Amino acid sequence: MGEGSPLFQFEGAGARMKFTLDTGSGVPVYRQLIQQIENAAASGRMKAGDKLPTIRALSVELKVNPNTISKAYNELEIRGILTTQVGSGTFISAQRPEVHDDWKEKKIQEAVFRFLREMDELGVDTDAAVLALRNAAVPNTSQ
Amino acid sequence: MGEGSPLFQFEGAGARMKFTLDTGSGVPVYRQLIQQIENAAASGRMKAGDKLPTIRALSVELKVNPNTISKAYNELEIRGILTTQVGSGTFISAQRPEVHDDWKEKKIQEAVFRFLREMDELGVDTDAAVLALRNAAVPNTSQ
Amino acid sequence: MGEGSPLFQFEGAGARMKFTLDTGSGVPVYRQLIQQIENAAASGRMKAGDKLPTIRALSVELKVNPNTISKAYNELEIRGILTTQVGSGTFISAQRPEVHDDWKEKKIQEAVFRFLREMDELGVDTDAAVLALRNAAVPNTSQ
Amino acid sequence: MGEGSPLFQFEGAGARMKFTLDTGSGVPVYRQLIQQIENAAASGRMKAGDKLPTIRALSVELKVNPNTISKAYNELEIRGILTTQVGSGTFISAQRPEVHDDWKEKKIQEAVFRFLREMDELGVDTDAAVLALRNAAVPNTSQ
DNA sequence: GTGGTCTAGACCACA
DNA sequence: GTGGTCTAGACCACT
Repeated sequence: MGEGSPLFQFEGAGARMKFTLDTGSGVPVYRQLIQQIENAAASGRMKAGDKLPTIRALSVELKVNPNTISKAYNELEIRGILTTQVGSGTFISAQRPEVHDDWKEKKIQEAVFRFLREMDELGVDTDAAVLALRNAAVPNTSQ
Repeated sequence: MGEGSPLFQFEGAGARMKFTLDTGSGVPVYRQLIQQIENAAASGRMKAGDKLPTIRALSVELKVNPNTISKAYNELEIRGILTTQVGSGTFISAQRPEVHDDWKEKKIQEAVFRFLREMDELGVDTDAAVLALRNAAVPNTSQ
Repeated sequence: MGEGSPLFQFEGAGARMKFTLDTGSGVPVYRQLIQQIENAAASGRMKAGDKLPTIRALSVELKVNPNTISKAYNELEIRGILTTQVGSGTFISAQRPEVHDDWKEKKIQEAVFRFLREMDELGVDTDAAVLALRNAAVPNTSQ
Repeated sequence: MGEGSPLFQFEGAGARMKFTLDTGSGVPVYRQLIQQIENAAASGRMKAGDKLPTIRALSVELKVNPNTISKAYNELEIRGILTTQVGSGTFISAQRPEVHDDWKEKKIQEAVFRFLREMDELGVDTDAAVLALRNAAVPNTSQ
């Protein structure tokens, strides 16, 4: 494992949320969900009051057990990132604004560090890594 | 990821192998070891015949149970990447040469894809990501 | 072998899998399990999708630690012979069909060679070996 | 392992003793040696007073550590099968004759049973097994 | 002192 | 209740 790592990608039921599960990476599904929702909230892509997909809908789309989705939503509710309103759904909470930028910055640094380490392990220097990044990014960002 | 991710870093006992464990990422320790050894073999940093740290030595350095190291070495042996000689140690196998470059390229693509996805989730565009990369990389590459 | 070799025999929990452990032969338990599951898959007795006994059930039946069963299942998964779905069990993988017959033939040849060598060491010629085989086999084949 | 099982075969230094090591079977080398010498003694191929290869000679031929050979010889001496005469070598002991036949018979039965079980696991019936035996045996026994 | 096998037992992810 | 990860620790095979 860690080899084949099939990447499944689905559009969420909500307007803006998109989930990508990396099975076989060893990272539990519920943590991937938490991370992606946290990131969406931190980046401002999901704003306070935005509605998340229902557990049932997400469960069907991602082919994941409903309990797993539920566990992620619960955890995020405990952390104050989501709010559940029985009967109407699950929403992004009003966020303490100061948290945002530091947190986002920290997460970016972590990701950058992980990526550089991996490139280093593979013997790829920064210039080559940047080149690979730009090549891979062009088709998606079209800028 | 995103929990608190303390990053511990140690120098391996061998001449060339360096291990970095990211506890709290949810990725099992033995998988992190597998990935790093695979990468070292793919990059050519570790060559056929090179000796890996002994299980016990690594276990002490990384503060991890010997069985965990053993599990990683074992899986790599089953995959044909390592060879063990009881009583003398564990070594990089003679690799099928064709595998080398394709494998490395594949691993680079996977890492790039993961990184871009993560940046995208955080609302960071490619230019900003490249900037962050260059900034973080300066201390290592500026020479 | 030849130490005292108590032979314990148990019926597996699944419909088709039967395990026989030869303690005291010096062959590690987990390897015996691997061999028997491989043979069952090679012979077609276990087919793609068939469920194996749960780790805990086998562990109780064979009076062996669950980790030992797990180790066998795990190695077979790495080799692509088994597939595990956490929460539901362990199954025979969809096999590459080409492998089937060659593999079975190879395993038969190996077993025949080992047996002949052993008989030769004991000074038993082929005719006597065949006779012993037929005598021992009667209770099973005479119908 | 248990897959590739390379079978190395060597002629022993003595007149009659022939050793075959099956590395990768999981059976310790010293036990394979013990078994083969026991079998040779039981079958009458080696008789009381016959000389065994020196530890050093065997060690070179089988590419095995001298301590491993030594361990096998020691064990056999403890069991009364070998006798060491310092300065002149290691020899087959005078055997208690009654032991021979029962023991040989028991070992044959064990080997037959193991073989039949393995054939059964592979879905090979007795007739097919006998056929495979005869085919494999013809070139060697020429009878 | 090297790796290998096995046990016992705790805690986690998932259905 | 399913398998997965990890620890602690015993004993063995082999150099």
